[in-house]
Amino acid sequence: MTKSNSSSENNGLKKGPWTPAEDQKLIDYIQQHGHGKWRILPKNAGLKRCGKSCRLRWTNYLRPDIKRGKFSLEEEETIIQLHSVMGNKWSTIAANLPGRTDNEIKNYWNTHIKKRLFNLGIDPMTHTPHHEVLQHYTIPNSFSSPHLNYLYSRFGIGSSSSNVVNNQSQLLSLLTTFLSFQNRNQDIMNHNFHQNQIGISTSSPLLQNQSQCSHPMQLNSIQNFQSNQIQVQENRQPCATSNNPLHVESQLMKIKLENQISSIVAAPFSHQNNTSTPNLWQYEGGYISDQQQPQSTLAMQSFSLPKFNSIVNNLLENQISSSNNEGMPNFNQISWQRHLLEGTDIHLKRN
DNA sequence: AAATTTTCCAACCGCCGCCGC
DNA sequence: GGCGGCGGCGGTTGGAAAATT
Repeated sequence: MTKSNSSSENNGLKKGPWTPAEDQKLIDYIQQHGHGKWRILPKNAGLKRCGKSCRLRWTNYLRPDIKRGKFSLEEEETIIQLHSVMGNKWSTIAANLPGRTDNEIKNYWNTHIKKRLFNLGIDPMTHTPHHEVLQHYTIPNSFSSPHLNYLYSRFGIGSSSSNVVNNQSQLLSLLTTFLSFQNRNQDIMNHNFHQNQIGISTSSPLLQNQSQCSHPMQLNSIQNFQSNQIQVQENRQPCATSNNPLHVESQLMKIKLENQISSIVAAPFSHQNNTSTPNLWQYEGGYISDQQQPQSTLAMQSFSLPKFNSIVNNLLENQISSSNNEGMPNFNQISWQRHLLEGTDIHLKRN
């Protein structure tokens, strides 16, 4: 699990894996003296290592406050959210995950999250759906208002009596919530849900009788999702792709991308001194504090301004490429004007 | 059970920015 | 301002462990 042979040396300095004895020397020294200057530490501690190697060993492995074990769903969600804002700034992301090191997060991203997002049709770098994924999904006529109502109800926005996304804030919220939701579904991708749990299948009463948009399952689903406490029942069963709730939800996402948007409202990330133009924007609750500490990983929907704009633009482009249904607005004809009001909200409105 | 392939992650490397001289 | 030392960061490696054939 090391890069170099344990016996390899360079200028009399050892490289490769650390032995328990070396670890103990380093721990003992730092506990007694602190690390001070890493350059001189190995000599003082009686270690034949370079200072850099000592520092890495301490910060990535021996530090007493390091949390070991599997990443929780909340931690994973935080990583994805923060990565969508700041990219590969592992140390900054690590600062938001107590007990986790940048190296650990970087490894976890590269070996787990990146792959998972990609398999779910999400570009891990842009955090937006693959172009081909959007192309793949078509809108069957059967997906009409009851399903939209279900979606809106489930995510706790909009009105169940309306099948129109009221504004782009809602749209973005739906999208990011959806992506966030997808991320956690690796272990349930190939399973159906009990009908009283989240998700729907094409055999559910909801889809069989589209007029029953107020089916009780919606309430359960909303509560489960909003509390971020997805509980999969023991008696779940494997299902075909067409019955897979994620497949259905992807269809719904496509639908919502094609609904008319009249405006977007997002609040700026406000610094305590509130003096400079913020470069982070939030909407639908949640924010990143000055200490970059997520207040709520589920509710947090913060984006850098470029990212924020890129999301809006991507959405519009997708709408342009996919909006060929009758009655759908011609998004090519839509121009957008941004009213940036420092310290208040940002409004994007159709002209 | 053995061989092969894939996954995982600790550790290394090079680069960069900061700071003191 | 230039230089060198140092610490920190992100990308990458390579071998152990796990999974698959």
